[in-house]
Amino acid sequence: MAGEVRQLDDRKLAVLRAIVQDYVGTEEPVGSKALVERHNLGVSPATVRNDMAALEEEGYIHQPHTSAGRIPTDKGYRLFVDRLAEVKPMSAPERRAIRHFLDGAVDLDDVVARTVRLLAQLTRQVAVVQYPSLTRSTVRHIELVALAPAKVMLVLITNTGRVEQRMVDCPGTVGETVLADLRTALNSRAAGRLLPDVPGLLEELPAMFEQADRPTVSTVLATLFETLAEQNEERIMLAGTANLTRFGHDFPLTIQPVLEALEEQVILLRLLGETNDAAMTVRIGRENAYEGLISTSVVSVGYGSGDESVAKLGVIGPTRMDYPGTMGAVRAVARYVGQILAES
Amino acid sequence: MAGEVRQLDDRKLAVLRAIVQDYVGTEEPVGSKALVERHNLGVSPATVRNDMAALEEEGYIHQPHTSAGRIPTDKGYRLFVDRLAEVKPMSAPERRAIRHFLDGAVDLDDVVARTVRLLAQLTRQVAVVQYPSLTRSTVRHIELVALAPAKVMLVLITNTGRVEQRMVDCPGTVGETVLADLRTALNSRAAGRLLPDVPGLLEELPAMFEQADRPTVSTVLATLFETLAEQNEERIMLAGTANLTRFGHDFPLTIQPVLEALEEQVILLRLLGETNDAAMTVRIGRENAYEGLISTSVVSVGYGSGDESVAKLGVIGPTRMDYPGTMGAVRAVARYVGQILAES
DNA sequence: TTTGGCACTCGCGCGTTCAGAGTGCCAGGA
DNA sequence: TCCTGGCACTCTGAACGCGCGAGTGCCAAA
Repeated sequence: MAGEVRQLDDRKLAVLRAIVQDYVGTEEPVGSKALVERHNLGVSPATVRNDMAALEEEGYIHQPHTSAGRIPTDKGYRLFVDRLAEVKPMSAPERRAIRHFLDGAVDLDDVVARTVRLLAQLTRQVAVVQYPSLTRSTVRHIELVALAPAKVMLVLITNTGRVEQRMVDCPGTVGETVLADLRTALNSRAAGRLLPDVPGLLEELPAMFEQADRPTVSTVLATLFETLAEQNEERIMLAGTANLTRFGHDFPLTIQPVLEALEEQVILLRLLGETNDAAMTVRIGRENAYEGLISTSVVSVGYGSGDESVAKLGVIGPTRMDYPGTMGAVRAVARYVGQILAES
Repeated sequence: MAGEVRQLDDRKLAVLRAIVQDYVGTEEPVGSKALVERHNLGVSPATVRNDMAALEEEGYIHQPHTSAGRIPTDKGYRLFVDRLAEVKPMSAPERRAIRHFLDGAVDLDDVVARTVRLLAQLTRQVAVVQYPSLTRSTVRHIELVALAPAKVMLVLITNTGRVEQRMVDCPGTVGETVLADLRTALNSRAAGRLLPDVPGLLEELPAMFEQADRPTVSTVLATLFETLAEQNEERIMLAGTANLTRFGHDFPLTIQPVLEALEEQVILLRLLGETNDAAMTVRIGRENAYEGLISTSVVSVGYGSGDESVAKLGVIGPTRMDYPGTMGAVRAVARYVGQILAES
């Protein structure tokens, strides 16, 4: 890679940067003359043309047809993001607005809902927020509630405020004392622990109960483990699909597969799953594994209540997007959500 | 109305029915010649033309421009739905598939999620399902969990399987005995009651506790009442937005406002709110209050675990939709969801 | 290495043409 | 009175041709 890039001197990079910026703004192929007019490159159109020819040779830009301007390729955007763009920080008023908007949330659902809407509004694109995953969370409390003689409701509350509940059909009638003992035992061992660690900590629990109660205890534990293991039941919230209509003129062709992809939680989860936890990830065009998203870019990042990231959020937009602005918004929102989660 | 309709003899109604059916199928204005070919009306094109002129005169159909075929108007669809169409029942295999698909659900979230996806698939349109509302539900159980000395989690479980939880910050440390007493008192009075009735039943509860504990009791009750009153926090689930792409060729113009409307939970709730509880409601075109939906129709119906409907579900599609089929699917799905809820 | 000049290439928008579908109307027939 | 076949008319949409202009590549000179 260094070899290729070395061939591009500073001016060629400046030209590429200018092309990306102009194209993102105008949505139209940009020509040499327009370039020198709008950016003071200090050289003539002819010179720019030579540079453009070089850039095209290297595959960073592309012209739809002879006698048309140039358009950045996926590779061009990649170079732009990696070496030419700076994340654009949010302005102070924007930061205040974000903060203020998120502060009003009452529970986890609300936090996620507000976050996703905010992100969609800020970027004017499609926003995706993953619920804090169970894997990295710790147990805050486990509650058992007798609803009927042989029916118990199991409620699991995590430190991120997430609540999971399951019905348990017990093999026989469940005494209130047994339930109380079990509740105490569960909480004393599991509270504060990471969810994936919990099963290991409860292994010898049935042995501590009387023979007659063991089936009940085992059944409850089984349901609990099931709930803990259900990472696949990760939820996602979406907003801003209406922004897809600003995608381009060649409409239905582009929008349909994107809408389809957005409906598939699995695809979205996989998309976010490919995010590096700490660093912001930008996947451009065909870098996205999924077929329907080859003309989109995904900007995503992890967020969390402390140092560790417990879930991810991101934005999906056309490859022709304002990368610095989008990245700035994504980073800022992730940071503030983390703060909110840490406080609650 | 009878006056107007009387002017339309049976053949004219048959012509209207044929026009609606053909137009729904082909998406193209339908002419007199094509009509007699595809439906055996037993008369010549010229006769049909006369009838069409009459129908147009009455405002049931409309021609985009001279020398084009006819298109049904909203009024035409209305007449079709009211008098000419029969709800098309699902076939036995379809019913089995519905049943089977919904049976796999594990909790309320899952039921709703499966329902909405199923409905979107069956109708190939946008489906909307409202979570069982709190208003019509009854209390199954109220649970209080001490998370910290002065922090209590309140969990409300309804007969529809919905779980609401709230944090309560108490004025002082809360004793475990008080909590237990309160829990018992709450459940003995509220269990099985309709949610809106609960506050009235708990009025003199604080008086039954010792002076010192009353602030705590009041605080918990206040939060409970708040939770009960939060009907506005009604949730909705959506699926099938990708089907919007099949709306028409005149794309972005139509799809944008629809997507925007779909993002606004408030609008969707109001839309479903206008549904008659028992009967299926069909709102055609401009009958929908909301501006963005004037070129869509909404088919909705209530569903519930027993006789009473606890929430609503429906489908949003172009006014040019297959009404009999859509209505059949909506009715069938609503019925089966009701059954599932009653069982769990 | 940069620059101005120049010939060349296409896509786009525009006006024109043309065929086909559909209509309204009318006069004749059941 | 109602239906039908015939006929002239209207209008859209596709196809075609044409000219403009933006943009290019190349070359020779600075």
